[in-house]
Amino acid sequence: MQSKITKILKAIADPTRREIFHALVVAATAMPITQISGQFAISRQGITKHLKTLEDAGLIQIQTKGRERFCLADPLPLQEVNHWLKFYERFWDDTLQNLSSYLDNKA
Amino acid sequence: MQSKITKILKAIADPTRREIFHALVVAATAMPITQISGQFAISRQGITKHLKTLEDAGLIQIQTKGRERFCLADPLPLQEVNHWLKFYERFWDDTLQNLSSYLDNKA
DNA sequence: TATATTTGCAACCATATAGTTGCATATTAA
DNA sequence: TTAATATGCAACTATATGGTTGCAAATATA
Repeated sequence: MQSKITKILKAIADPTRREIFHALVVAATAMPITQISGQFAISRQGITKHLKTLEDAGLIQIQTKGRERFCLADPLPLQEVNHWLKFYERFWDDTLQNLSSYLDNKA
Repeated sequence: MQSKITKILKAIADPTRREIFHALVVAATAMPITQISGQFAISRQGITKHLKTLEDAGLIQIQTKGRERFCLADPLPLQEVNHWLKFYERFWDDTLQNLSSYLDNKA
């Protein structure tokens, strides 16, 4: 099984999925699948697959209501990516300690 | 062609590539391919492919010296991931404005 | 010079991924 | 009740991905 961080990174590595996710975030409300797929050129089933990947990564939540399935964005898991990045931040942020001082602290 | 951000995200979405990259970062020095591959269970050619992906994403630089090819980590492109994340940060950081205020500003 | 080391290239394999279409089913509306 | 809508499931396709092995070429060492 893939790790959580791997699932999240793979989910956002696809440009179409990033678009879907972003659309859901700015919509700021749950949207049924057909409505989402109406905004994209690919088929509904293609969208459904992407939604599944996003759901597995925890980036969206899906709730069934009647015949519809409402998708809601949940950006919280992106915190994990942010945390992963944190270590490397020192390399582009001059205000942070650089690598050599990290290595010094480790020794 | 894939966008820069897509290349970077795909590069770090693979756990083996994250490991290779991290090893090069903490090594803080250029390492020849054979030396890198010695630290992993997969074949040298497998490593070479991963290095190519990392190089295409700009996350490592490779320099030939004699028969050896020295790989050096370059975390700078991760800044792009950081920038992409920035927009969603408000959802996990309470000190930032929330989505509704973003939407208000947009209106 | 002969040998060992480092590497690239090419072919190959299995599986994952991104997409499609067709059809059945459940729910809602006329 | 009949028709329209929203969805899932399954099969299929093409290409990408992560890995392997064998071999040739370039460079360094004995």
